[in-house]
Amino acid sequence: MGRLEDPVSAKPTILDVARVAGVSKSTVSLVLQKNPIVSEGARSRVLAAIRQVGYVYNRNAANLRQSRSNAIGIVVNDVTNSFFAEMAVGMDMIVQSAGFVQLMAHTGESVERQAEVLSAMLEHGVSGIILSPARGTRAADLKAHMAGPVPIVLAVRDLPGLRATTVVADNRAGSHEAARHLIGLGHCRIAWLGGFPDTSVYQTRLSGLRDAMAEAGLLFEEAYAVESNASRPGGVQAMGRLLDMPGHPMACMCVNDAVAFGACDGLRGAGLEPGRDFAIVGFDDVMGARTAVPALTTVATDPEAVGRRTAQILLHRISSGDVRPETITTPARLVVRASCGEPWSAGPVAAAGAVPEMR
Amino acid sequence: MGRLEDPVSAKPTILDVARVAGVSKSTVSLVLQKNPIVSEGARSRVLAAIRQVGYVYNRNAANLRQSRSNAIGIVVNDVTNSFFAEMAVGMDMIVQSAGFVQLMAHTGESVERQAEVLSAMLEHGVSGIILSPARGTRAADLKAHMAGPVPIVLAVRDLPGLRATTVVADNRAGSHEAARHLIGLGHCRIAWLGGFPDTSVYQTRLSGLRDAMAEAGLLFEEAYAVESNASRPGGVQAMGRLLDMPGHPMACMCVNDAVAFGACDGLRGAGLEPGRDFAIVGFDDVMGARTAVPALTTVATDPEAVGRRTAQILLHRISSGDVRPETITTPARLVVRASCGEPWSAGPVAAAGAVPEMR
DNA sequence: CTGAAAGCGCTTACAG
DNA sequence: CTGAAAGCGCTTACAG
Repeated sequence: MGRLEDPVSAKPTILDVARVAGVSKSTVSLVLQKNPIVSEGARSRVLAAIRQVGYVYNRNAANLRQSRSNAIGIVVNDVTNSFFAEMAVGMDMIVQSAGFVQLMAHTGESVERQAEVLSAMLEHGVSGIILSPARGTRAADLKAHMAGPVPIVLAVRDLPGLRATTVVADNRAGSHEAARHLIGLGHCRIAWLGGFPDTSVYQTRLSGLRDAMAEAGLLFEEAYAVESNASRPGGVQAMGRLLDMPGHPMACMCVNDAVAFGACDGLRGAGLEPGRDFAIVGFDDVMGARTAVPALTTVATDPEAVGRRTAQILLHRISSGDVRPETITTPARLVVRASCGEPWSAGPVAAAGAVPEMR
Repeated sequence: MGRLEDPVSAKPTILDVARVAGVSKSTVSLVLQKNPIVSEGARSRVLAAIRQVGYVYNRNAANLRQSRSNAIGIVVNDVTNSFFAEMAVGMDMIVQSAGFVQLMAHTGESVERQAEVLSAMLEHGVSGIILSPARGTRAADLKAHMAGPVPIVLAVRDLPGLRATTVVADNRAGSHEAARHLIGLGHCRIAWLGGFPDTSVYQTRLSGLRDAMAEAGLLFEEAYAVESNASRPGGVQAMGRLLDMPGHPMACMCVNDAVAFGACDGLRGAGLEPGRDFAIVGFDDVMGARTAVPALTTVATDPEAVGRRTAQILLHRISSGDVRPETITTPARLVVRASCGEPWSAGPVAAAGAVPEMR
């Protein structure tokens, strides 16, 4: 049978519309731009013609002519991670309401893929880019792009050594608040689980705990800072090592929620119920613990809020031309889902071999 | 201080590159397209000039001239849902390796937003679109777009009445397999929880259960098909109603994983442990139960695989010009995470007032 | 291999 | 309000 030569296969342009409507192509263009200068009669004829010929606006041509773009690029390290997915949704809200379209791409935590994606977006002429950097991104990887004419704002992860505008969560304040919460419940010894001291999250979050304890006249014992991979298995392992220490604390803070997950697993493996027998605090940023572990008390950064804030900042840079690097902080709030005070309570705790806390 | 007049503010074009390299702009264009016809000397001078002036390729201009596009649109109903996020990642893999760039957008389950996003993508001249429809999308909402020249493939959700190519999970087969699994564990009565009979998922999935029971010489009792909203609260409610029925089954299948979540909640509320006291099967498609309820046995459709398959099909349509609507099925496999046989076991089951099963 | 020229689909002054 | 004309940054035959 073969396909017949299709006379309509060439996409209609404003010229076709103009012909059908019986006006000039300037008029069509004016109508498309909703310019009120066009007479109502001409306008409706054009609109009818557009429908009739099945015209679809070629925004790339328009952008080329106007040498501007209505697109903003969002480069996310991992859409699969609900924190970043929700953040992207927040960005979308703002970007959309500002009349831009969002081009979203994801790097899967690959630095090479990130470079490709960034170039692609730049070649496509986006007006600005929000980048949530892939793990392992070095300042040098981004330097060239940061120097270019299109504004790039970093979200969530900061890159030491890069002069860039970055929106990060207020990790120290969140951690501090969580620690005060635990102290308020009566815990005078609190452990720290997971992560490694050479990362900025570890330092910042642990410092919140340290400071809060110091302010309350308590001592943070370094022995109870248990390092591990910042993963769920890491959390299991760290909790195991903590529980092996005689007279260990019955409260801990975890470097992130993956570790908190694992710590809960480890706790249950030892016959303890998190949030009842042992106070445990996580940070909502890796696994979306929000929905998954209802009993877990967490320091939460609202991902949508981060997204909205970041997008606002990018839009501002685009319109103002401002390029001074700046670090912006979004609030982290404590979400208490299980209280676990009375750390001296007997019962399962005692059964697990823990020494009651001293007040 | 004010910003100084920036002499380099105008983005460099191939003309600037040509000037610096001392060649014609045709040559620059040839180099950019990696055309081997250019002499090595000219090529390296051009490459150097590109770096020197900070040239970035304007792909929109190129696309306009060539009247083709290197972009593919992915419209997702909810990136926040890990199933769809992973699906998008699968799509990205294929799209990328085929040399396209992916423009991803999300509709947040809003039909109006979906219409806007689709139009935007079409205006941006994408070569094809993959659409995972927003809940409540009617065939009529998409009819106009489907008739257009750019191929659109639907993913995951099919729209009855729309002549479109759709990639869906093999719900019936998955459901059938799950039912056989429960039967193999010794259950001769199985309940059905959640959803409403006027949806195609409900019908397809329930039919898998019905058929499997019939094949095993068992009777599916309609009284144990408990309708409810396909949500977590709906699941709680449906499970509650089931448990209120005297002599109810100790196994059920749930219309989706949100309901399965709720059913677990309901079970625990009644002092029963899902996967130990009561066999429960969900479908991995709404809430990403994969990670969240480790004890839940599910019928899983690999979201990445769906994404890859869908993208392949779209790419094929783009290159072949084929437009015949077609329904493609991707396999669903049973993921057993908790076995719960011996449905006549006493203990907590009896305590909850359930009558032991008869074999 | 290079240069001059036309054209992709739009917008934008500028006369009428 | 409309038409003719130039130009956005590229590609593409087509002579040289």
